[in-house]
Amino acid sequence: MTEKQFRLYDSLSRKVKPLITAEPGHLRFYTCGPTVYSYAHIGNFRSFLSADLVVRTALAIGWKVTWVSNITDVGHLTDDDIADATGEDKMEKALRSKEGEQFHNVWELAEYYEAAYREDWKLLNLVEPDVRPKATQHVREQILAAEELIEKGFAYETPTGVYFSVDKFPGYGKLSGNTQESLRKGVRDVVLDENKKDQSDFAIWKKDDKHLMQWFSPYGWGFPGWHIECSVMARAYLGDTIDLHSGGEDNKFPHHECEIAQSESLTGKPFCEHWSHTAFLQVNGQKMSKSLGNFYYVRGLMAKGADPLAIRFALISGVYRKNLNFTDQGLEDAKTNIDRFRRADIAVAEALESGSNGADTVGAELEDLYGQALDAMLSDLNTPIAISKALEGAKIITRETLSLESAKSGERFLNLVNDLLGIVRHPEDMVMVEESKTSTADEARILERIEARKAAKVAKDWGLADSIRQELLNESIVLTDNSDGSVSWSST
RNA sequence: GGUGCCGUGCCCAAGUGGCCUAAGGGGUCGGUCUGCAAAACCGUUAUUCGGCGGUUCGAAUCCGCCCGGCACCUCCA
Repeated sequence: MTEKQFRLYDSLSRKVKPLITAEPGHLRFYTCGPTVYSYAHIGNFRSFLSADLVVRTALAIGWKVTWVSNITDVGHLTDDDIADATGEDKMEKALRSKEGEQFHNVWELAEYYEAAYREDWKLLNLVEPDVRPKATQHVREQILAAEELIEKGFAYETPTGVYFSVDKFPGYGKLSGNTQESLRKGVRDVVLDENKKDQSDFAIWKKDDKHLMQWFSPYGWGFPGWHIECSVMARAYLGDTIDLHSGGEDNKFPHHECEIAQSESLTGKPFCEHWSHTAFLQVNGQKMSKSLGNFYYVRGLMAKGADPLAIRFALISGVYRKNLNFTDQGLEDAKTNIDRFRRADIAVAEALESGSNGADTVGAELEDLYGQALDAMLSDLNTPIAISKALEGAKIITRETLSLESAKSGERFLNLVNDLLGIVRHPEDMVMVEESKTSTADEARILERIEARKAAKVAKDWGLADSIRQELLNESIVLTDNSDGSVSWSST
């Protein structure tokens, strides 16, 4: 087997280049996870989905993947806290909000939203990471890192905390382009902290004995800075130098810039060889923002009847490096496509049961299409191309009357496509065990009506047949006459 | 004010110097099938890529200006 190259845009060198792993065939990958102070919205999931697709693509070419995706369960601050820590803590703020009333404390709140996040993760059919470390489980290492950075002269203590001295790290700004010079040029209201040596210095530890989550450190009571958590966790699970690090485009600066500065100062080695950032999702042409109140959540969309796989499909239907516009129409389009895969899946299952003898008429073509889909993914995750190839394959499967041999090829194709893109079916069939809103009594009545309509059809009483169909339609029950004369129904 | 990204048919969205007289999906319209529907299948739908100039034998793709949208600029994926 020839070695496949996985080409991926690298935000650091600003070009598409092969993803190189330190250990051949083993990708060590870190993804910045959410702060669990609220439900993760579909914008969050868009960036997690990019990471998921990287993992799936790597697995598809036979790589081993060690994937770490953290959970930020320390609140940090909502506002600029440079001066005096008046910025509110996100978790504390959430606790005081209306939704927060149900929780006794921040820990409970974090636990609740973490569980919700994991549920949504599964619903959208993302691959499970190997490790999901939590910031609060690694506070000790974060304190040790702070001490070591002070010892090595990269950080210093002030009355308000421990700060990283940006001037000590010449490469600061290489990822985001926000070098010291360009930062100084930008005129912006910045709260001044006269204790800091440079206004660009960032917090590794915040002193605060009023904080709802606090730990004791050599600097007294307080809590760790946001950036140090990822530096520490990446190192703990993946080593000093990792192959790939991903996150949303907003993470690039300051978060990832600061991670690089801290980690490389700590180890003296390159922190990460390849950086990947996902562009923001827009909703109905607008930015998702609190002020516009247009946040979409997985559970909210599902409550309105959305199929989670369709949500997934809609979120990966554009290339990850460009803004994608999420609309209701887009979700409907996605649903139509997901149904195509489902039908192909069913056609294959049926043909595997009762397929006729005969040659495999689709195998070669399907194999070719899968190859093209995989190539598209290997080419900087070109999901639109990959999806179009997958759809072509599904079309071929549904079009033909499948022989047993063809069905086997179809099954192989759909399995491969599902492994690569996750849009054919859920692994555990957890999908909608259709909480049948219809009771068995209802069901008996519906079946009785269907029989009545059949009788009317035999009698060629089309008026009666149609009125029965309409009657059921009024109850949101759709009848479908199949080509073999049977009738199926579904409630919408 | 600084930095970066983007603008493709009715909608979503690939393509980033010649294989583009521009993928794929949705929708539309026409057809096959079916009592009629639905589904499925076949065909149709951009001489054109925000505007204006320029470079080139050749541009949606490169350059300039303009218009429009987005992101980051110290803790929002």
